[in-house]
Amino acid sequence: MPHIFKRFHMALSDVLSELAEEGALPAGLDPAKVTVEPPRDASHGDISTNVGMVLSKPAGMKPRGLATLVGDRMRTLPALGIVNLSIDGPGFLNFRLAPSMWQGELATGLRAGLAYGDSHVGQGVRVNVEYVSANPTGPMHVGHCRGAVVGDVLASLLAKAGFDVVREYYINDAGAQVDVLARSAYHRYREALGDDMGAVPVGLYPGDYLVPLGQNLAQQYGDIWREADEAVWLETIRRDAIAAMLVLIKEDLAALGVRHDLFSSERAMVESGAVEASLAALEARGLIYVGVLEPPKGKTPDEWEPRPQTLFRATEFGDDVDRPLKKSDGSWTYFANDIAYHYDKAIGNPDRAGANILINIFGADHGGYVKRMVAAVKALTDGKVSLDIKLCQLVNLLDKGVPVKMSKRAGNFVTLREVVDEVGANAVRFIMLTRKNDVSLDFDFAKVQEQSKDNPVFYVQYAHARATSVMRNAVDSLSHDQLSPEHLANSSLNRLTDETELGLMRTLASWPRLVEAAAEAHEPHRIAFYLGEVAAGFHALWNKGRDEASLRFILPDDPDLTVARLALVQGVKSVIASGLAILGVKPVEEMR
RNA sequence: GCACCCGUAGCUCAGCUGGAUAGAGCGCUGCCCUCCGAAGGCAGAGGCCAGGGGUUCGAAUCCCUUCGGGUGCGCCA
Repeated sequence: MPHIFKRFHMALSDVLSELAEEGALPAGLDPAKVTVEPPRDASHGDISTNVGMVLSKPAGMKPRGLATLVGDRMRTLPALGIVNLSIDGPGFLNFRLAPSMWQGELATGLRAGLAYGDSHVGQGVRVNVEYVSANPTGPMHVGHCRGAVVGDVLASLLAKAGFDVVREYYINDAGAQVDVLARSAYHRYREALGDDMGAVPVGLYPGDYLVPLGQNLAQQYGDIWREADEAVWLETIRRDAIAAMLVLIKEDLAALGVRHDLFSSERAMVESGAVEASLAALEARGLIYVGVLEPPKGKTPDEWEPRPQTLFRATEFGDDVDRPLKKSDGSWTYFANDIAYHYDKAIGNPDRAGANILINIFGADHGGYVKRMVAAVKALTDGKVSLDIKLCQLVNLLDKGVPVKMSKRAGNFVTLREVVDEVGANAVRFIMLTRKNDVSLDFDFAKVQEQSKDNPVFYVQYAHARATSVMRNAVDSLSHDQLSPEHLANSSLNRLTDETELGLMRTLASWPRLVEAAAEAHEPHRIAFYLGEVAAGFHALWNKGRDEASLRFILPDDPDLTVARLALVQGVKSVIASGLAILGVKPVEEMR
């Protein structure tokens, strides 16, 4: 069954067509723009709709008149449980619902368990989410952390909303940096052979993580390359080095709990001829030409000189300038390869299902790249496939409020692994979603491990632990069977009438709606914020029970009400667990 | 010079794709443990949503513009 707000929206649509058939309203009123949502201020009721304002013009009626007409008809539908309605402000139609509606929704949630909030809004829509895509030149560092979590959680969120999701990692194994990797590995290989190589030359990767690779190469190939020219060993060592780096990266991802369905290789794609194929598609649309670009104003590069280039007409699709596809040596630019890659993901590869929506998670330093890529996808798919690029801002590492010093030159940059080992994947994942992706966020080692409400991870986990604790205590007086979700769902939920209880039930009931909205907006952080709200509501109810004994969960002289209260506690526990599941965070049973 | 992101309480940030009297945490002030976990909760003070124009029934949200911060700007990926 659809969630409560959707049921109201459907009923509202039906009422509109009914009234149109009766001639009370013109035909063809579009309910799509009408919102049905909880009002910000609870004093306005339980459910609010702007139907009066949005449709007043096409209906040829005043907002309040239209709202009254629609509201009176909806009130006659018993399934909606409307006990009162009012027309407020400029024409809001506000409904007050019978408590049984919220109690019923709680029962629905209990029966669904972790599946509560699952939705079909994404049914039949294929989404490709590309995230991490760190260069395969070494282990991951903290900078990769945020994008990895945001992408992973967004993918889970979309899956919960019913989208058909592919999680993808793009291996940048075709550029100059993997040649540098190969040379760096060769240096370690010679060291492993016992040759005195001196310090790692500037320009190569100095990290110790290449030492074991050098030893493996020495062991596997012996000294066959000791005196050999680079051309002889480059390809083999590069291949082996990339494979070794991917092993490191996959270990790091696993430690963070991030997974991908697909690792696709840039090199393999290029070698398959995909670049030529995608550019042919652009060529066929007349979108490629040879021309000369203007130098950027105010910041002319030193070596700038006018030069004819092969260009893509990105300006026809909203970009600021047309973009080059070929380097001066004749090879493809990164952009050309990326065009091919996106074409591949969307419609150009018969071996893929083809995505309707492409999502990329990038660092904010790639902001300048967004317009041209969106333009390319629009051009290649004739606007049928959308590309949404989420840019993640920096994470500031702190310890007790003091910035953690990092210097890549000194080699003491912080790895992803160090952070995960220090505070745990659960805390890292949660904190990464406590900000919208496009604002920078502070990550304080001390704070994320603190056991206080300063720490949002703790605050939510504590609520879950408290709920678990109540259920544990209840076992003393009740059987496990009495505490089963089905039994709880069938309990006397109509006895849950305190305003704090009803408020918490309303919050829980908005979970399915929140999942859909967050998924459609591609905003996973909303899950974390919502869980904070649920936790706050539960903590408040808990403390109210300290002040008023009649509101305590376990009441020895009223087993009937006790079971109903436990149903609410279980509902809280279940929704928190359901939300944490999307975040990939393990709910804790007790704090230690 | 141009593009993109950000600017909301003293601080850190939400604000449900345009809704009603703009919210939360920290900090500040004052309360709540004989009681299911006080590792919590309640109440109060605190705002020209950076400034200015516009769009409409209605703007923190959309458009233009100014200011401030960040990121980027042909052969790096």
